[in-house]
Amino acid sequence: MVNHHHYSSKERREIMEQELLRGRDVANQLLQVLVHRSNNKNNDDEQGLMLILPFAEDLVHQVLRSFTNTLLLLNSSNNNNNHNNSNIDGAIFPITMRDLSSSSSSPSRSQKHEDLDEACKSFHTKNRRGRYKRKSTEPTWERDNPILFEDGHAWRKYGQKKTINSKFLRSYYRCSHKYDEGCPAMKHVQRIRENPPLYRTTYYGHHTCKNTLYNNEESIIILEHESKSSMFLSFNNNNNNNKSIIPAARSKEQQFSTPTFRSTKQEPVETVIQDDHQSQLLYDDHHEVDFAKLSSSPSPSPSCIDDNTTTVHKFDDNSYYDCGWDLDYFDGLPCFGDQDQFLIMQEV
DNA sequence: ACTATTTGACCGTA
DNA sequence: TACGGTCAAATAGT
Repeated sequence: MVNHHHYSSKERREIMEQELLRGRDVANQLLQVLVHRSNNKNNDDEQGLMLILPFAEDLVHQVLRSFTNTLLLLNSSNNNNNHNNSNIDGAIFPITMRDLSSSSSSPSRSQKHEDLDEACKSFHTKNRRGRYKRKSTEPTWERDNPILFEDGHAWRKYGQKKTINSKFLRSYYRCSHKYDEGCPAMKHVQRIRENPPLYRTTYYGHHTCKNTLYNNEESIIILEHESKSSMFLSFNNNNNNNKSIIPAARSKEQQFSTPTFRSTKQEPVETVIQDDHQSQLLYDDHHEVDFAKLSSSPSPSPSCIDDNTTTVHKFDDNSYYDCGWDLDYFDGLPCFGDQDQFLIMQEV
């Protein structure tokens, strides 16, 4: 279904003209309000001011909206001119000034303004040409892991795609703090092997955001696994009386945008490392996560919880995998040696 | 009501 | 022009 709606240059011109007239109209009203205010200064009390201020504020907003809409339309017509060489679209139109009072006395004025806003909004959401920049094609780094797990950052999924050389979908994520903190980090995740499972995560750019998952007192974090047949639980070892089991595969942005876990390592490392070269040197010592297969392993038992070093995962084929590191993360990479926490996966 | 994810259209690049 | 990265409306989840 194609929802591309093109406005003709004539339509754009009309909308821009009406927007400018609305702006002039409203600015005039604001002027009246201010003049009235200054003429009656001595008689007005605080209450009078309180009545006028919200009204004046609303008028200013309307003026700004008219300017914004007009500028957007003007900008769009210039862009279109560059693309299709139309000799009409790019022109700056002289505005025919109508009588202000005729516009402001119209009974349908308010409805007309809503229509205008709607027209401008629709114009700019429907025509997306040139509205996004493509990321650089150079990945910052790439990691393969046999499980899906949280990497210590809050991510927001924004798309998924079938790729030509794989039967598995690739999922696209951006940092949850892209807009509130301007964090440029992105990643995509794609399963690259069926059994035993293997997932490739490709990272683009470094996090500049402050918010990470592992920096508060919350003791449990749930990590996800695609099969949904297992639990992936993590505990702080100083708080293991209070274990709870929560279903896997919960990866809501909001859940993890509130930090849930303390890490003593992550923040200092993050501030020290400035570029890819440095981080690569650091990771080369630590990032290999080698899941050793356990030939005959029972389900994870409470003793696993007490030894502070065990990560066990049971896959669909009833095989168990163990990873001996204490879990910590930096930019998606598990690191060794955090004594405050350990991790265990448990069958549902 | 609000936020996150899904989904298919849109669009840049090779 | 095909591929795949991104957008945003629709939908799901809380």
